[in-house]
Amino acid sequence: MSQTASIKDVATHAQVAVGTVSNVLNYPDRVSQRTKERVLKSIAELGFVRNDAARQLRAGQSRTIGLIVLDVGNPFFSSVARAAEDAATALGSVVLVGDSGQDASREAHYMDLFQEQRVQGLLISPVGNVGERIDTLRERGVPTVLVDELADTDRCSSVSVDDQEGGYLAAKHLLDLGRRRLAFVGTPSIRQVATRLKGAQRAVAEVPGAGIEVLDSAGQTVLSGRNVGNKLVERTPEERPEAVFCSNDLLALGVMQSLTMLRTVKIPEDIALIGYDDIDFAISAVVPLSSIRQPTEALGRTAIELLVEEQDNGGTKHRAVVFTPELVVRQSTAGAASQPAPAG
Amino acid sequence: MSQTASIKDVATHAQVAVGTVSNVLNYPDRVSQRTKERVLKSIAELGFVRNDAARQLRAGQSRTIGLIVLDVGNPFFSSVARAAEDAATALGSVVLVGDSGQDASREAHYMDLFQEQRVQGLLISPVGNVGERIDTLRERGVPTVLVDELADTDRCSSVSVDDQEGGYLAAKHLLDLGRRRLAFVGTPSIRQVATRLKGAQRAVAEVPGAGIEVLDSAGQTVLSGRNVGNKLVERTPEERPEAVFCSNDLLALGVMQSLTMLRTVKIPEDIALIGYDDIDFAISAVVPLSSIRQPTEALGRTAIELLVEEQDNGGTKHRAVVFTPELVVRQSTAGAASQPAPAG
DNA sequence: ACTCGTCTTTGAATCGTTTCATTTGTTACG
DNA sequence: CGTAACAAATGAAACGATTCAAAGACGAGT
Repeated sequence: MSQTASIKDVATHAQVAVGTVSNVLNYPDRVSQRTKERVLKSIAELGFVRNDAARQLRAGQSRTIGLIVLDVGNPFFSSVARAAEDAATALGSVVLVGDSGQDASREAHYMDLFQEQRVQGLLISPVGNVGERIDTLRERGVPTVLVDELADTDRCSSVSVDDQEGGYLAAKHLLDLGRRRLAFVGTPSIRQVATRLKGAQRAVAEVPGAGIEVLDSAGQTVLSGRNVGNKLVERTPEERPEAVFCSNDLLALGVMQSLTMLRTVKIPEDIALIGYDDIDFAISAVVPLSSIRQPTEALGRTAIELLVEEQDNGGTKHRAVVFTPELVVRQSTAGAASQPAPAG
Repeated sequence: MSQTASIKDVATHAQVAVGTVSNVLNYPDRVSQRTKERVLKSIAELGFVRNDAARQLRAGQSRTIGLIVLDVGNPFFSSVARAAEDAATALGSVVLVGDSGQDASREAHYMDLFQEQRVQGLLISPVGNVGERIDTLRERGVPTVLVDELADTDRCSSVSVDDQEGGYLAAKHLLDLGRRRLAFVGTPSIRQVATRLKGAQRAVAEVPGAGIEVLDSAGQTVLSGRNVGNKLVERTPEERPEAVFCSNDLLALGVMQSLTMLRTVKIPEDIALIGYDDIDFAISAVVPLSSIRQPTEALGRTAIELLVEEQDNGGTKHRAVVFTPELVVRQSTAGAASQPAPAG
């Protein structure tokens, strides 16, 4: 009992052939009631547990789906991941989550790993240039779905949210408040961030006299936000922007922390602040944070659906599903059209 | 090129035996330079990727460690998980994360799954009664480490934080502020929560005239907290507690949302509020939240270390590592000894 | 030329399943 | 009684890697 029993042990114990035990597990209808009972009893007595490695080896494919996200600590991704897991569980599959931490080499590491595991499919929020890699996987029958990134539909499917629209919504909202000197905080080296910035710039271009300054945060965390916030605090009031748009809520919360630390800057009166993602914590912030909401559950669920679609059509057809983000106004940009004295 | 190449294909292509290819991969020193080069070239040309299932089957064990947490969306667990992953990666292993959602059947599901995968070891924050299950795993050579739960060291190892001490610290702090009518918000059906409550009650018992009311939150999320908070708001000021201790920060943030929604209740003047876990968002709250900090990175890292220890000693010796939590005072309990009029 | 030792390479056996062509058993019908 | 039809059970082959005893190659020493 110290070692794990194999199907062969079960067969011996129940006095049947190994094939019969396998049938009991996989095609119970093919086995007579009596034999089935005897086999099940033996399984219970020996504490037999299927060896998934052997099963996979024979099947040539696993029941595993790989998911690579940029940061599991980010509620946006953990929410997407959870939705994907739930959808996968319903299909009898498991999701393996890898955290690339926005590092191309870690991303590659997880791709290697998943390929060795012969995953059914791959969901990925890419960092590096994974196009060729995806081509190889497709050729080998492993479909890929890009998550939170628009795909070239010649190559693979994708679920994403219209980032340019989100950026536009955010900036437009700030401009509608009467603010003209905006700042964008984020890391434009990340495509989503760059696209949000582009949307914001489009909104700014529509309003004469408006401008947007880009502050690279070198990271997407609360800490990075705090650093940027500290720099803003050091500026003279005239040099400070009238409104700040952060590329995600973590950054915005960090900026908020710095700005509210010294009581000199008031949100939203002096600086209006808006984030992105609308994570659960946004509403609990010092000043409840306005944000751009993304449908995370739908993203995760749809990603799995697209994967199934690809499996069904043999990876020949690809689809890009794009969701629309939504503006959520809270106190950090409330106080209708309160306009500080223009300076400069 | 459409199908994945096997080691046999590589052998044929490089005109060597399969054993040689295997040696190139696993014992490069045993192979001559010339052959090695030829084999590596074939591997590259065919795009060969090891089949992990076959490898595991032969090895009898995987390079996977299972981790079952109560809620991945909870920053406490996602932080522990990340630390565990990092430690595992350093050992060349992978961590498979399962989210039980505090549901015993989902927990059992993941245990089944992990057993089928023949994981190297199991890290688990148990919900249901998993004692026997752990015994079985141990007999089969799969070590288990309880995470955030004290283990019977006859059975397995554990990493945990002294919850009773944490509860004591929190309540003591509230009492030191002069508050006497305390409330505890949480789900005492969860052991950690019950233990924290016990610690709080111990602190209360030390102070004559002090009392603590228990409010079951039926959940550990921001939403559950908001529900409890709404009930508190409905009470007359005299009926409200003078201080609230929540069994985690998410609950506390929810309670805070409800209490601050109507401007009638002030934190900390009317109600002092303290949470548990000290998640990153605690500091960004409407009123920066006091909390009890737990060393999450140390928990995750140590869990893996204990697993390795068990593997080395063949699962014969077990150790229970207990960390000490730390009080973090912020504005939600600041305002030294401000005491509202005693009522009742 | 022969033996010994070292370094390389070989290829069959093995891991635990699933699959499937075959065999065995049972019932029904002419 | 023979046999067709069907149900149930069998067991060898295959999946793709690793392992290891054995064979082969080669040079040095006698």
